Amino acid sequence: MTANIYPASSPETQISHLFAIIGQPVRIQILAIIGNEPACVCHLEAVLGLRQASISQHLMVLRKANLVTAQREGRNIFYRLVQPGVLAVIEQAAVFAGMTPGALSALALRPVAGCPCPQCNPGIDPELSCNTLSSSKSS
Amino acid sequence: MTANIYPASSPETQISHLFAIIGQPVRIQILAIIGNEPACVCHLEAVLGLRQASISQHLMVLRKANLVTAQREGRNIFYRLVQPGVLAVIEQAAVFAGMTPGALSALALRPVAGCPCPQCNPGIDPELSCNTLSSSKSS
DNA sequence: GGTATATATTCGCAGTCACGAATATATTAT
DNA sequence: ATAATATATTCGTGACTGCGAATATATACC
Repeated sequence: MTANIYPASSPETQISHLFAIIGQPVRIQILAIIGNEPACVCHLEAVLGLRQASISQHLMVLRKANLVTAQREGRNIFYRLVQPGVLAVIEQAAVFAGMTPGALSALALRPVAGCPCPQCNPGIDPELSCNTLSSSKSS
Repeated sequence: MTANIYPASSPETQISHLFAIIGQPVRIQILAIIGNEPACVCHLEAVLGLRQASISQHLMVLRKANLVTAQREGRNIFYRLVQPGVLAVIEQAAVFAGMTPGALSALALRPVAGCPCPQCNPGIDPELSCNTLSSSKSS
């Protein structure tokens, strides 16, 4: 068993469920980002510019579909791909849409300017955590 | 330009739009069927077991996305794929879902038992047209 | 011309979904 | 224990969507 989207369904239903789940720009971005390397929620928050709750909701959808998995590391919870093959599906769609094959990975490297997560700022003062930097960035 | 789903959008929006369009079992079936060979609406009606209006609605979505095109031949209107590459996207998803690569083409060859379209029944009496056979099949 | 056939379109509705807001939970630091 | 931090969950709402029903359009046949 490779993918566990929706077992015990017709093939077209299984496939369409996958498409319905990744048929949302934010979720494609999330998959591209954490496909590049595991990321915490605050990293996604900084990169995508969305509210934390919204991202958590999308992550919940991806979790229930067994596309991503969560793992706590210190204060943060890092998400990673369960099945990297999902990127091949997205990449195939990117090619179909006339994009260069590298356009997908470019999604993962966009506006990481003021990202506060400990992965982006390894030796940073722990006082300056995600929320601190996020609020100071918007001020 | 290969695919014209939604120009002038971010890459992830374009890709997600494609996924949203094919994120529906019926539409995947339609694409698989007419990807095999062009089919008229009544053929889809017989194979899918859906109402005519519903199929026309799905076809309208696929038409607006420039995935299928319509062409009249006699009484019937035959649909065919504009960009067969969309099947590669679906196939990639099928592989991801753990199906065999041939599972996609199997969608096109399912319950064609009582299909009334002139393509399925070449030398049939023109009196026995789509609606006639459809109603007689359900009686 | 009129009639039947094949398909398209419109309308109304129920279901789903994404988002914002608010709140809850879990972990860390003091 | 208390407070702060990082993330999750719930709730309400507006928007979208798929379907059935009804109707409209276009072509073919007489």
